[in-house]
Amino acid sequence: MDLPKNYDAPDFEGRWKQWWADQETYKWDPSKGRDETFVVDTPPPTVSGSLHVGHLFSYSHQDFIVRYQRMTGKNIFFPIGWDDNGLPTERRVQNLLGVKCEAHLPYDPNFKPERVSGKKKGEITPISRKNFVECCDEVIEEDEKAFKQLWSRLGMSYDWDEEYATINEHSRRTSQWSFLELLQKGEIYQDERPVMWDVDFQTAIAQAELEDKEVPSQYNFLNFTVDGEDRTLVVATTRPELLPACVAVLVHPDDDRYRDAVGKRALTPFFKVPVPIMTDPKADPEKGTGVVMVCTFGDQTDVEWWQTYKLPLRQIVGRDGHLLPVHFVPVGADMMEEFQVNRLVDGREVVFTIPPGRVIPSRDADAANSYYSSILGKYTRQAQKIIIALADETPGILARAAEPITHPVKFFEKGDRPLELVPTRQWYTRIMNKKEALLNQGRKIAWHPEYMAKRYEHWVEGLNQDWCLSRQRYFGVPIPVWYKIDELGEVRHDQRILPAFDALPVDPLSETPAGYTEAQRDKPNGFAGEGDVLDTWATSSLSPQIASQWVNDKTRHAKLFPMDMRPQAHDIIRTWAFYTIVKAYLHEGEIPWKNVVLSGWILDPDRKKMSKSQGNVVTPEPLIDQYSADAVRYWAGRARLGVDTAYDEQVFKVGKKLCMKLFNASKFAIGRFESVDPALLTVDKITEESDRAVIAELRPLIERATAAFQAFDYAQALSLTEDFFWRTLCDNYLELAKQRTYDEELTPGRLSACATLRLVHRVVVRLFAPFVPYITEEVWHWAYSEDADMAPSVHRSPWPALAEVQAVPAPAHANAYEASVAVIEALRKVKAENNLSMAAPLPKATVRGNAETLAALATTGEDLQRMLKIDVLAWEEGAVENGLVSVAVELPQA
RNA sequence: GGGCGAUUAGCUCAGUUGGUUAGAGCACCUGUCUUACACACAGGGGGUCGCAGGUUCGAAUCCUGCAUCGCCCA
Repeated sequence: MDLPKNYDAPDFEGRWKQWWADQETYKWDPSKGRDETFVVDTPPPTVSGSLHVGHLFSYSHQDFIVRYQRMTGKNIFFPIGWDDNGLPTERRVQNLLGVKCEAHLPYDPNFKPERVSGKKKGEITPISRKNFVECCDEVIEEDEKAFKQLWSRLGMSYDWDEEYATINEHSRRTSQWSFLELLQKGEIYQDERPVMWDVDFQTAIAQAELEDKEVPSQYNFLNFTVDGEDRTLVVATTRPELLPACVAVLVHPDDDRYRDAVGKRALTPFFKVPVPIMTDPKADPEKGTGVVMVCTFGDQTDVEWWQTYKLPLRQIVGRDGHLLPVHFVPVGADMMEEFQVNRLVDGREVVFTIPPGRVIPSRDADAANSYYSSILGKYTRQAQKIIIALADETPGILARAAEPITHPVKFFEKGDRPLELVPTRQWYTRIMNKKEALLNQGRKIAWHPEYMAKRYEHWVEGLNQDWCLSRQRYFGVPIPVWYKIDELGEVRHDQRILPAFDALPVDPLSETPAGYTEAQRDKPNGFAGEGDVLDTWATSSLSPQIASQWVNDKTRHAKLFPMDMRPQAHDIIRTWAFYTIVKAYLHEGEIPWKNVVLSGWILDPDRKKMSKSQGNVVTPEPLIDQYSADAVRYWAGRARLGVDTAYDEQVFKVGKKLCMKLFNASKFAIGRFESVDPALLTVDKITEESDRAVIAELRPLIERATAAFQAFDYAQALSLTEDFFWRTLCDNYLELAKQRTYDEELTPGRLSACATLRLVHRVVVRLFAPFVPYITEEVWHWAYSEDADMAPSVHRSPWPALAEVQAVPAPAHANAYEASVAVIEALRKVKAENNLSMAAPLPKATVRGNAETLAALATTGEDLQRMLKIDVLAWEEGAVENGLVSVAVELPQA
């Protein structure tokens, strides 16, 4: 066989990628039983996100484990999906196509989206929801192609027949099915209450999507007059713009400073609204002045107080983050009626209808209305500045100068403005009553590394609200519900119309519920479709059920669920891992998988997380071009699970060198034995002690690499294999056995060396196969793909087992290898120190060592002599100071 | 403020249940074209294992405290 002359990664990659596809090397066999199958729940990457080296890193990790499992004989279920559902796609479409969704617009069948060029950026075309969804569909199709291309280049051994996407029909059906089933079980409910609200995206969000940011702010010290008395309480607040929404003032029950004011009323500054002065143990005497104002709503504690004390609702922050119109009336006036009022907004007079909920009693209604006019319609942040400025110039409002502080403020993880609490009607999944059960589920799962289980536990323990499921967005899985409309035209959210399970997926905004006609939509006695979509995690959390075809094929689902392994990054334990555990528990009382495998992050060289906004991302394709897919995978393989790794391009070079070395060493090793009939190269021919000695070194390697992989510690397996390959095999054994392979006759010594080379090399190639699939497949086909006990593909050949080397006797002296290497090193050192070529002949060398060492060396002496070009090799028994041997050498005449 | 993790050679990282003189690769220096590979080979220099205590015959490893960095949660 003519072996390739040069290492040509693109050539190998192209050929073997195609061959694997043709041979269906990675196909799952549904006929095999659960016990012989290894099932993987893969992370669907966000296709509209930016690709960077971190993806190559963590996705490689899954593939190492999967390829190992496949070689142990497991039938592999390894699907791949794309997370195209949700906000990231919406944002990408908006930026890419210069469009935005406005739900009220009619569908335009002739609308053709176009990429915005540089100059046109900033021009935004409003389009209908249906048009917008079509734009999303178009964009994700392209993105998914790019991802698919990248994963297959990287050598991911996915079964592409099992590809899924979180927005496709099957996923929508699965997600809606889950929703309906949990609704029936009573685990999902709807409620109207204050929810964390992003004013830019104008949607509710869940606890898992929160991010605390330290933000500079200031305490403003405001004077609240005690009603009817000549004294004040000073309230320290960071949100003075919420003054009009103040509904109470609280102090700690043990705070003597304010004891005599409790039970009375305070008047808010500017607005002169009487509010009760009450006690609550959560009012911290150490914080600010110890007097806290309760507003609807400044934070989660306000919500609790508002509920506990049944305080009135004065919602002044609107869904878009602007202050809503309110109307102050004199205390005692009728507050249950609607008011028509004129207000100046940006210098223009506007007529507002104020609903009863935003009518507020005041001791000086005219002044209150006038003050409020100055902040009406402003963003909260602007309103805050205006109120502070007003307070500065109005005597009596401020008790003292403001105090700058920094404090944590809650943001949506993708948002730019602080969250507000806005009472809205939302759907929830009950999780607060299941903390114990969820902790217990977590304990049934093996976490790798183990300490990551703590992160899950802490998250579950810290849950403080049910899972808000509904999102006021467009590109998502619709919530499959309609509502009846009564004869007065009021939508009755308590009277739901649900689709049949078989009818899923449905879109309540374009499909008509059974028993109704489309003409009855949004009409009295008709129906209304739910316009919200589900949180993307509500769908992503079903990735096992989506892949297993839970809703369509119970037998198949039973064969795949619970799964064996969930690979993911550690930052999404609180979201993806958590929600997946929740769903599996709610539906089947099961854990979703037995093992969670957590990859670390790639950090930039300054140890910062790579992110697009930091501008420090490294794009993957050029790296594969430059170093090869195998080299990139090698880089990933060096990092242990859970450990964040600084990006270091040197490691790619090392990977490339390793592949090149494997190429060259394989060419050499195979070249030494390929002229001999493989039928002759059987284990019983391995008669030389040097050969038996190297095989004795191979045994612990097989054991340890296998044990490491069983424990998901691929990095350890790689490091052990690499070390054996480079040092033991290439640097020493190949050199030691080389000369014997050049014997002209097929001597027993040559036969023994050839059989050993074949045996050891065939093991090493397989040990490397999970990491560097291309070069190992190439090399495999030079020599082993037709072996009766192996498969055509290295990736379906059996993982090396001790049984393969069992028949080779151990060397007569256990330390034969160690002693031989000691001699090699000593003599190499002599040659190096004398600036001699390693090929330079030595007239005489005398090796000194103890009797045991010399006995071992006697068995390999001939190989040593030939390798090191020693004319006369003599032995001398005696003590050695350092190490096993010392050598005395006669140097050649110059 | 609480929790989790990290801190080992100039850089990136290993270091199995505590056990000879703490390792590798890269980088650096010196050699060597050796019938696989100069993207190679050989040799060399380089570390008070973050700091301070403690347990032990023995600590990078176990315990306590502190410092710095990162993440998660208040």
